[in-house]
Amino acid sequence: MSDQKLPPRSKDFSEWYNELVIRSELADYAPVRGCMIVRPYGWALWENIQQSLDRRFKATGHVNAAFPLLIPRSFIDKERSHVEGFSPELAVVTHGGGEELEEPLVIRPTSETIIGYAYSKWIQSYRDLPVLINQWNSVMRWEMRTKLFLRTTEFFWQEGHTAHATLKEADIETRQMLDIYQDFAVNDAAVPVIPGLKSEQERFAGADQTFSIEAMMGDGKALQSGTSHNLGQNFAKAFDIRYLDQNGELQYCWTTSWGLSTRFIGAIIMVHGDDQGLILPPRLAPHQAVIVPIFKTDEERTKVMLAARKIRSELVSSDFRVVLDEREGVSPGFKFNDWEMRGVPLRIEIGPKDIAKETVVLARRDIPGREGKSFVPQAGLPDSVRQALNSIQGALYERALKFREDNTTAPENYAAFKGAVEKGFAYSFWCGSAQCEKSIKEETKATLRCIPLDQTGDKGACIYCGKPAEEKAYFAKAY
RNA sequence: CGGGGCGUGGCGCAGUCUGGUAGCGCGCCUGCUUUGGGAGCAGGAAGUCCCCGGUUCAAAUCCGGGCGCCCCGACCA
Repeated sequence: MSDQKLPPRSKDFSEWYNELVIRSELADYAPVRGCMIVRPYGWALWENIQQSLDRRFKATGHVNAAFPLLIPRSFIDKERSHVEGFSPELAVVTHGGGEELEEPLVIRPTSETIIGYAYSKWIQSYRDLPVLINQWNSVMRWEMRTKLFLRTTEFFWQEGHTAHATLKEADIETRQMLDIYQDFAVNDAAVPVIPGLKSEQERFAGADQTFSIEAMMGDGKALQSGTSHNLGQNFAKAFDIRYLDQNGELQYCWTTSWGLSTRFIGAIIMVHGDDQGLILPPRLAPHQAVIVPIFKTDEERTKVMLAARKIRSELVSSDFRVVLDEREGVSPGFKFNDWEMRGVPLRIEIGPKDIAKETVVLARRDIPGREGKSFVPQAGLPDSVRQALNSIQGALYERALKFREDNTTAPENYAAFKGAVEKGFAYSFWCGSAQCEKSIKEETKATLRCIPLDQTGDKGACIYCGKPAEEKAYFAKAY
């Protein structure tokens, strides 16, 4: 903690982000380059994200399991584009027990290969399908440039891996999981996202199709916030995942994989945060409300603390995540600022004046200053808190959506396109050529984020080459 | 891996040019006064000056060589 202000978000977004992550105690730097220590406050947020997603996975028939951290090097080599995609970023274990290993082991950069190995053993008949397994773990990719949560060498995530009898089923699964990510992002994280298909360039190494949800950060840049891959039969062929169908014929399975990582915490920070610090969506916030007691004399203190504790237990019984700030020696004003920096969505102030009137002050994190404050009776507080939190949850989403809309344009021509991607998203016709995509990237630094699923069916001219185009895509600078 | 910046109590920095008692702010500890928007005063603890070597009576400071971190670019969830 420090009594200095954060660097203003508007002035230096990157610096604001770095300092905020440290100061809010979400995470800290580790002794190994690119790795991060997730501190209890950050982990609590991650746990809420986990529960939120896990509930949805279970509701759609998935089960959790754990696969090993170490993978034989040769496994990675079995799928051609997978090798090409991951080789440069592998961490390799060459020694164990004081001796050089016969075959080097890689620390998993993702688990398609080892899961392919297992599935080939487990699946024999169409009766064994589908297999719907998820695992919560961490993986390691040797990144050149890292940033806490957004891109770390080791990151935490979930990776779902499924196997199906038909392409159709795999396709349904891939899209279903994308929907689940969108539902989570919108309804729990209050982060508006664009679901869409990745271009060939941006596709996962080893996938036939990659879908993603793309979100706009507070500086107008895009963040890929969750991905779902249709792996076709690529891994089934590489690892011999086959089943005997109803006609007694041997068939390769169709597999999928999908993941969402601690990167999403970065999205929450960058979508909702302001100059004061974090603003956490009520559904995911470790503390949904903080009670700050205010008093001068010992007599006041006794009364206020009694009331504050009563309020706390009432709210806890109503299933709110609430914390009472009993710290001594720091002023209420300090506590206000401290909890605002840490993004607690609702503050409940209670002092002698409130005791006399049997009220409390509710202060909304999303509306700074006096305007965000209201006096409410202590009686029926759980209902007032519920209402306030719901309202904040909704307001955060609306604000983020408006920001995205205000910073998304459909440029008329390439000159306007160049300007558009400096500020936010450009939504333009694209002819489908990888060459146009590459040229755009070279000239503007913007990449094709996704081809949204809800195409209007209109036709137009490619923003780059002017040739006939049937699809519109989002382009933006990205994290 | 290229370009830029930086390594000095926990954090942020000054001191380096021009070698000579290691300093400031914040935080931390103790006490008193405070407490409705980042409290005040007094006292106190805390530093291999990134590492190794060299020059010198003397190095945070000069010289040589390493290492690490941050920012900007090429690769990526």
